[in-house]
Parts: sequence; structure tokens; C-alpha cells
Amino acid sequence: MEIEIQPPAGFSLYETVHAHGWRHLHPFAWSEEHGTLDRIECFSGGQVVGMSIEQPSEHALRASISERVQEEEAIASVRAMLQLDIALDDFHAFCTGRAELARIPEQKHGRMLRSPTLWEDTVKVIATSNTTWAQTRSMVARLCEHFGSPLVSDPMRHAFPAPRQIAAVSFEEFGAKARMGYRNDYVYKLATSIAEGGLDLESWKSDVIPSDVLRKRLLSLPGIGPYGAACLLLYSGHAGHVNVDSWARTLVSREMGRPVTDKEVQSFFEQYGEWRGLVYTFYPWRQESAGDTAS
DNA sequence: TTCCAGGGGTAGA
DNA sequence: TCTACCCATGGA
Repeated sequence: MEIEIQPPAGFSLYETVHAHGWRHLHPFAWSEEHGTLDRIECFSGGQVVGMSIEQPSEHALRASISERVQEEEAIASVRAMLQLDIALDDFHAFCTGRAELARIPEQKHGRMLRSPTLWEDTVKVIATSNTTWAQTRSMVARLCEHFGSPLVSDPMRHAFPAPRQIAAVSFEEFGAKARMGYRNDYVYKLATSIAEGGLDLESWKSDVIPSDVLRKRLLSLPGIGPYGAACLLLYSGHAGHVNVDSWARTLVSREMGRPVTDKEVQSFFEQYGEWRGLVYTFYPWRQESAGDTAS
């Protein structure tokens, strides 16, 4: 089946997908040749389907889905993944007024590819901490391969596992298959908390939760610290926190001519106020950033 | 063998 | 609040 979605004005699938490295993490796959974002998705009825999203024109997005699924759910999934419901007008107006940021609206920057669920993004953020991109990709691929539901037409490809699919096995089995090192504990705890009903992560995506409240909640999750919380806030449409990573430290150190602390990196971006997180993500000197080193 | 990668948890000050 | 130390994994 095919569904058509009208994106907001100025939307670019290419730029959204290239905002960071998520396109390299299963079950996402980006085809540079075709300009399509592919994904294996498990819908609520248990259907596992292949989705392929493309932007045939500035004003249209098309999702081709391998089987018939509930249209509303498919549309909601695409809208969530591409952050179609996040308004960027104010951010772009802010950037236009500053010479060093003028390229951001010109290049249609501001949206980032994310997963349909906060659960999946949280696990992926945990998988990025204190490791290389190659290992992050391997860890996420193993999660899908060993615990995600297979695509019927191509059983070698899998959806991202639901929390219950991880909670269904012992911690020992999970660790042996996922090989996420000390992160095994974080991911398994998260999965079991959600599966047992003690934690409803998806309810945290509500628009009415203030940034500070959401940040505190995210920091309470196992394996999520200031960096991870800032990433997840950005994916949730909260732009006011900088996800200080090794790349941010490198770049700000270069600017200042000496090693800097995380606090100094934060200070560097304070001038951008409520938009500082988005500004860092799309800062012009970040074009050579880790989002592309994994290509 | 040693170091370290898109950090986080913990103890102690 | 800040610092030091440790943490599994696997590639360089």
C-alpha cells in the first residue's frame, strides 16, 4: 500500500535523515542512490512490514508499505520519525537574525530522524555512549537480529525489538546475544520495567510536559545522563539542552585554543538560549561531524 | 599490550 | 556541585 503525506513547508527528507547518524542504525536504512529511508516496522496488530519513505517533490512524502496496515498508525509513525509536527518557524527566524547561523534555515536544517518510540531512541542513545560508531551499529544490529520480529518476506531483516521481547529472556541470555558490555544491565532493566508495566515511556512524549520535567525523568533512566537526556530531549522537540559529547568538546576546544570542560561547552552555547541544543546540532562547523563519519 | 570511543554510575570531598 | 575512578566491548 502507499500513503501520501503533506510535509510542512520547507521540509527536506534528505536533510532530516542526515542530521545525525540514526539512519545507519537498524532497522533504519538509507539509500543514497534512491533517496529513500527504509525501515522494518512492527505494527500494533503484530504485522511486520517493510516501509520505504521518499520525497518525490517539495510538497509530498510517499510511504510504500509491503503489506496493508492501518493507515492512521502508519501516518502517525512517519510523522513521528520525521518530526513533521515540530514547528521550526521560530527557530529559523532566530537563526536568520544571526550571520553565523544563517545557513541553518537556508539548508532547511532543524529536524532530526528519530524512532517511532521513545523506547527505541533511549536504547540507541545508551548504545552510543562511551563506544565507537562501529560498535554502536553492531550492538543495535544484534538487538534487532536476536530479539526483533522478522520480516516474513525476508526473515534476515528484523524490526526493533519491543521491550517484552527482551524481557522474555533471562538477563544472561540477553547479555550473551546483545554483547553491549555494561550497557546490558541498563537496557535489560529498561525493557523489564516497561514490559512489567512499571514504566510508561511512551506517555512521556506528551507535548504538555515541560522540558525541565522531562529532563529529570530522562535522567532517572538507567544509562541516561546529561548527554543522553539532551539527545532525547532534542528528538522530542525540546531544543534547549546541548548534548555535549566528545565532538562538542573537540570543536569548542579548537575555537578556544585549549581543552575545555563540559560546562565551558555549555557556556559557549548559552548565547543561543532556548535554541542552543538545535544550534549545536546544526552549527555550521559541525558539518564534518559524527553524523557523517559513520557513512 | 595498551588505549579509547558521539558517557554514566558511584563514592568521597 | 565537582572530581576521580571504574565500567564491558572490540578495533587500532
